Amino acid sequence: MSSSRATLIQVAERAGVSLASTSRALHGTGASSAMVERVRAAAAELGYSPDAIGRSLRMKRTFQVAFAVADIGNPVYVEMLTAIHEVLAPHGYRVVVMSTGHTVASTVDLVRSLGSGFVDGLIVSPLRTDDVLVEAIKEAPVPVVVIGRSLERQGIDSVSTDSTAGIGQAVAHLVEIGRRRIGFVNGPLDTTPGAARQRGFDAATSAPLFAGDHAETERADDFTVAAGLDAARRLLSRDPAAGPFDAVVAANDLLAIGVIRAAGELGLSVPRDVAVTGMDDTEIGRVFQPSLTSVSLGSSERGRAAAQLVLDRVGDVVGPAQQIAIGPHLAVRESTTPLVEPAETLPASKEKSAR
Amino acid sequence: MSSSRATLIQVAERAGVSLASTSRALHGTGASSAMVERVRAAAAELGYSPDAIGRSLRMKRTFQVAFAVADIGNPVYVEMLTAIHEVLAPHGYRVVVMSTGHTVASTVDLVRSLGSGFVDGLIVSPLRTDDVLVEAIKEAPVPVVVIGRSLERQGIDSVSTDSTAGIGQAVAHLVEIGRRRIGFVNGPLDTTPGAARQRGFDAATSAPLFAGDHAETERADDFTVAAGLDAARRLLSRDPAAGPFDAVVAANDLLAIGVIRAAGELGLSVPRDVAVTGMDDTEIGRVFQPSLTSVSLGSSERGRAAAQLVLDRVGDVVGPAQQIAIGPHLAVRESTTPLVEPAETLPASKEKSAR
DNA sequence: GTGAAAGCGCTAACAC
DNA sequence: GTGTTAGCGCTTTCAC
Repeated sequence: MSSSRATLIQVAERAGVSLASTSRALHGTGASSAMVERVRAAAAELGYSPDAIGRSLRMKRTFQVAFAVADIGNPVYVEMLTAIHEVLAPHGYRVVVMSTGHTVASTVDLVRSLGSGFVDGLIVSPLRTDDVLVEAIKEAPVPVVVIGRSLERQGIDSVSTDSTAGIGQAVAHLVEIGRRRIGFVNGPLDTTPGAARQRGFDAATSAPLFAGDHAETERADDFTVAAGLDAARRLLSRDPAAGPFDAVVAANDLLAIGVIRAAGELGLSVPRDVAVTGMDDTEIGRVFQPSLTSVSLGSSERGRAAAQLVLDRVGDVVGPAQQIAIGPHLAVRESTTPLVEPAETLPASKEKSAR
Repeated sequence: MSSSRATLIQVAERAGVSLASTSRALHGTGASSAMVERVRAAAAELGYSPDAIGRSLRMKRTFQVAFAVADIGNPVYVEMLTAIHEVLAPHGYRVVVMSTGHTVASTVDLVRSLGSGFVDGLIVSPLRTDDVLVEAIKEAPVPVVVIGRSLERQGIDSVSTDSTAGIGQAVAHLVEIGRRRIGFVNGPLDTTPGAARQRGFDAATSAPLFAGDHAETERADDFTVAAGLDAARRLLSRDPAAGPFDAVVAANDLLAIGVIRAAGELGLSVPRDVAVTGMDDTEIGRVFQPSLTSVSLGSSERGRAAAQLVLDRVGDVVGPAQQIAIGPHLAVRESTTPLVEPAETLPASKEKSAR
């Protein structure tokens, strides 16, 4: 940390030219090459670097975009953040990480704080939404892109996925491999994803294809491993009349890992006794043992799409609200797949890693 | 997204008072309560919210701090980011996420870019360091706190941990539980952590206590699960004359998970045949099966300390370079601990979750 | 306690 | 092609 920085005025003086010429020369717009030469030299000698704040004030652009979620520690949001950063950084945009808090009210506050003009746009993935939040987003002084629910009809740019259908894919896969008594470990129902996934499970298990089979739901307090463990303990010890569960659909990968741990505690083998599916297709699920069959919701893709959308909007692309849908797709792995060589007998507590 | 925002001037006009009084009233400094009342009302009517950029230009403070690492997807850095955000946000500071890139040169560029004055301080955790970078940090126009190597002697604020000693703790633990042929899966040696951890392993395995026992190193290309898997395959198939490895120390948790998967492939049971230790004590290691014995380097604590340090410095706390050391400590879990009830025989491919 | 005015660093009219 | 100047929104002397 050292001496104060040189300003454009000082560069101008040093080069013996006007302030305007200095600015132009540095931007390569309408300046003679002699001028450019001269100014560049002066700037270099002074170690000049343009002040972002002065520039922002004048241009009314901060070259910053905020990304806000409730819990930046969640692997899904980390993937989004990474993708967003990768898209935005090459365009000269910085990414500011913010927290929505866990309530709609705190998210509304966050959106309203955009009034301070510290960013040119916001990408937000709220766990809970209501009319007040929708209104606040529409009133926001900078472009806002929502990752989650489709809000196109409300006139809000959004990047969505169909997690309802995603849960359907998981159930279909389990039915296909012959599972008939399926449990569902969901997160809080008052969240957007919780509600959507419940609809997906209810729809899939009341479809004709599923007729006569058994389905039950247990709700976890949160979308975490610990909450999943607790919920799965409750679910798996229910032991319904139809017979023990032979599969569990979890509303995300963290819950699924909790489910697998609970199964282990109860002496159940995954996938033999009980098959388990997750959702989000996170790194942690891919490397887990057994590796997790999971419905990908394209976190990186959604992040990239949202970043591109916000980039268009801050670049003054006008037009009706955009809606980008990323289709869910199932990645089948060990947690639902019988071992490839069933003939081979494994010694106790030995783990087979199919690949 | 809607109409343009109100400015302080407009509030002043509306309240029928001067600009200066308006500013003072809004900050509660030296204004009569009548004035405050009046100005507040006007501000409310106009939905005024102060412009962060104008404020920054005048105050020469952005209320932003940058956090830069090579890979924001790494769980360790996510933990640091979370902790940093938690400390800084209540003080009104925003966190800007940046990338150091993978080379020292790109990190130097990043540090030099601070010249643009878009943040009041930087917290950086570089994988590689050299004299040029140290010099750039010392020349930086804003306070910089380094998480990683101790750079106190170079006059740079830093938050460090002793991963060399940490590896020593892992080796000591393995020796204590009777392991004698220990492999080490390290990451790249030209990184600061890679070098430190290698020193730790070499020191621990050449200590008198270890005399006569066997130690070998295999190097992974990166600190990731995939690289750990590759390296562990090579290591475990070496089969040294002294006999097969009965333990593997991994330089971080991700590598350790790769090691456990490799062990599984080779039909080795963890911890029975081979005990495995990780480092960083990440969530992913804690929930893995078997849960991972790991050397905690206090990621959250280091993040918090760095944030506090940068907060002091931007608050004009002067004084000699600070050096905060966070001691490593071992968390023993299933990957090195024999099952609690060795008498109980488990059926094949059944997993026991001790707790 | 209040008002007038300067100026933070920069870009973009606007004149020449 | 270059120079002069205004002004982005704010805080803070400085006079009263």
